[in-house]
Amino acid sequence: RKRMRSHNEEEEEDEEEEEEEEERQREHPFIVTEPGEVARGKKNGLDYLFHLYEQCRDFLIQVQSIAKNRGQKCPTKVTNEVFRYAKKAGAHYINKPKMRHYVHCYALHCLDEETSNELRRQFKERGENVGAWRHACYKPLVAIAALHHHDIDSIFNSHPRLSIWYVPTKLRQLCHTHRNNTSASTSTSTSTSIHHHHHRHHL
Amino acid sequence: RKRMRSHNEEEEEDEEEEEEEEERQREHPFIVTEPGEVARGKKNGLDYLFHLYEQCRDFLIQVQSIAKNRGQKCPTKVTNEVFRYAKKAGAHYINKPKMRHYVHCYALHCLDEETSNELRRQFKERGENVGAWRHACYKPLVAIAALHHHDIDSIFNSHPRLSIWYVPTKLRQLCHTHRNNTSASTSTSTSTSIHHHHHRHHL
DNA sequence: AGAAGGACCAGTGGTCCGTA
DNA sequence: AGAAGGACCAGTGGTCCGTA
Repeated sequence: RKRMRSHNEEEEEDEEEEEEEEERQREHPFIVTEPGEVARGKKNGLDYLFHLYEQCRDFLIQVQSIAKNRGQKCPTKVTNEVFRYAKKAGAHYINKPKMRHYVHCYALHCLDEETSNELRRQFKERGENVGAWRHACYKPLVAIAALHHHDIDSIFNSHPRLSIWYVPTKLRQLCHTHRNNTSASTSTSTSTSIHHHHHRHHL
Repeated sequence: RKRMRSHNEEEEEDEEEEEEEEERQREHPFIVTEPGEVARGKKNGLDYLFHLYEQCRDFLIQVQSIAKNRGQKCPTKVTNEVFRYAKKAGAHYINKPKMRHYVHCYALHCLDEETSNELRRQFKERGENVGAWRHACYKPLVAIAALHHHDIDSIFNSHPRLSIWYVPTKLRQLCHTHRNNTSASTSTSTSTSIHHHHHRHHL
């Protein structure tokens, strides 16, 4: 990556993204914020994080309408092409690794905003870092999936704002493992494990 | 590719595919046959061609159920993985270039079997080769698409047996070109090119 | 230490073109 | 000549790991 033009301090407390900047700063890291709370200092809050997902959706919609007008293949998901389009449109703060990293957090926000908000408040109060909050988002999602036959794909696909995002590998694995662990104590159970019995353990 | 073990004639008029064959013959070329007609000689008929698409569908369904049981991503289309699976399952006569080549012919068969059958009879009668028949399949498909706002994607996606196949590039282009040529003489016309004009058409 | 994101990589969709 | 299909290639989904 390009060298930074200096070390850290040429951009004192006022964070305006300079439109013509040629050596671009990394985005400020996220911190756990309550709903409606704006992060102070060189930090970004979680409302801003979720806003990025809405922006990606807008970019996807633009890419789709361009494709349709040209009679080309029309993406249904946020693809590399969409990330490229976002960058070209000036949204340099959007990138694929970041968006993929927090997809499941956004999913919880979409599917159960009450639970999501409560989790944010708890983790903020405890002073947890973003990584801990992010990790904690998996559990309520697995619980939601369990109510829908552990079918996380259909949950994503049924939600208009979520359906444009790929289901994260780890979330899918967690739902699957939970299904297998649960099925042992269920009457309809063991038929699922007779044949292809691949536990992908983790966590 | 591997050398053939001899030139052509070690497999006289009786075509049984040898299960253990190590040097595999190419499939016999297709000829234009009427519905129900079996090709004679070292040829394959069009009912057989369409049957290959049904076989691919069966392989896809198997791949899907394996993926679901393992909690993995579940393909909705006939992907490379499905072709690999088909080969592993012994269906060496199925390959991607061939299936992609004739997708639109199969599409016409699915969407308007009467028209498809009539076209086959005509081209057989005229003694046309497979390439000519294949080419002729585009036109009725474009006409069908025109009845559905030229949205060939939604036509494919609405049909249970067709939805697993990617829309061929050339068919999509033809539908798009036809839309543009047609819109000039339509009253609602030019608005389609003004801005982002999201037609979400569908059957 | 915790976190953002450039950049890599295995396997994809797409189809060309050497082969028969 | 007409046609079947191995094999290639640009751009994908996925995420690691050198960076700050």
